[in-house]
Order: sequence, then C-alpha cells, then structure tokens
Amino acid sequence: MKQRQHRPADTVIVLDFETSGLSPGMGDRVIEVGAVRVEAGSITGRFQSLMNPGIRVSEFIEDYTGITNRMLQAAPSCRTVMAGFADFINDHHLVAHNASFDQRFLDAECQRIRRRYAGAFACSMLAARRVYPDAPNHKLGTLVAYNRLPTSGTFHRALADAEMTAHLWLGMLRDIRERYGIRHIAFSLMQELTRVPKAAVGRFMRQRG
DNA sequence: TGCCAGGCCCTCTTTAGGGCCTT
Repeated sequence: MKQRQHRPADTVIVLDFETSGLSPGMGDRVIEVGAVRVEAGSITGRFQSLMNPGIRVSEFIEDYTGITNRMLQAAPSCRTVMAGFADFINDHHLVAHNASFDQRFLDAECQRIRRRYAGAFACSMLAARRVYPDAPNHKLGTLVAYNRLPTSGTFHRALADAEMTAHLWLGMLRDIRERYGIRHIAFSLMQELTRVPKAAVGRFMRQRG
C-alpha cells in the first residue's frame, strides 16, 4: 500500500521576536528571535538567539522580557543573527501571533542586511479569533490556557512564545479537521480563513469540507 | 516644536471612534 506523502509546502516556520518597542519605523529593533520549524504536525527544528541591536532598551522592556542591556551587550550582532535566521526560514511559509507586528520587524531587519524571504505570512491571532470566538480574549497566553496547550511556563521570550504559537497553530488545524471534516488543511486555506468575516466562518469552512 | 505603530474588527458605523494585540 502506497503511503501518503507529506507535502513539503505544509512546512511552516513559526516565529516570534522580542523587540525594543512596537515600531521599527520609530527606530525599534529586534533583540531576540525564536522560531520553530513545523513539519507534518510536529516541531522538527528550532532557532533562538539574542541579538545586540546597538541601542539600549528601556527598563520596561528589560522587565517585560527579562532581557537586560548587559545580556544584549554580550550577544552577537543583529546582522550576524539575522543572516542565520534568513537561512533557517529558507523559503518556507511563516506563522506568528499578530503576524503584522513580526512581519514589520522581519522586513526591517532583512532590509538592513539586504536579504529577502519568499514565504507568506499567516496570523495565528486572526485565525484564533475565528476558530475560538468564545475564548476570553485572544492573547497568546490566554489561548494556550484556554486550550490547555503545552507550555514551559516561560512567557515573553522568543523561543517559548514561538513554541506556544506552534502548538496553538497545530491545535487549530486539529480542531478545524474535527469540526468541519477537512482532511488536508493547506496553508492557503488558513490564510483565507483569516480574511473571512467572522460571521461567515462556518459557511466558508463547510464549503471546503 | 511636539508628537509619533498599525492593522483588524466591532458598533450606539460607513461623514467614526475605540478596543484588541504585538514589544
């Protein structure tokens, strides 16, 4: 019997950045990157590094992330780390929680080192608003608790948040499969889902089930 | 000079405003 082959296009990189603030346009920089490679429903690779942005981060960011200016002074440069991260991403599709935030920083940091990435982004927060409309809110930590997903107990560090986002993503794929009987959920379907009006999600999914 | 994110999404909307979510 011929075994069903996993499609390479199913591989996604789930990423999370810790940053010096909210806006690269205002001069904020990435200070830590964490990411996992998800293939055929499992985490098969990890990438994590602090990076020295060449600027001091605020006390708020030190408290929020636990990443201190002393730690950043000892870290490799953004240029070095981002070059390695661009290799890790390769041409895979990308997932992040509130992806527009991470995409802005990825674009800005890649532009600085003149690297490009070919994959498209999907947002786990926009998907979760549609898959779990009854959750108390759609913060990453709340969704992890709401769905009783695995967690290391660490929050607001890049690799820990990326791993939780990966479990959230895989959990949504499982729940959509069970709820709507869709056997293969392509990345493009998840992207489309995040653009469907919330009131039309059931009809959209049943049309594809 | 002083200020500064930005996109999604809901509603007491659409000639707008404000909460959510990310650091």
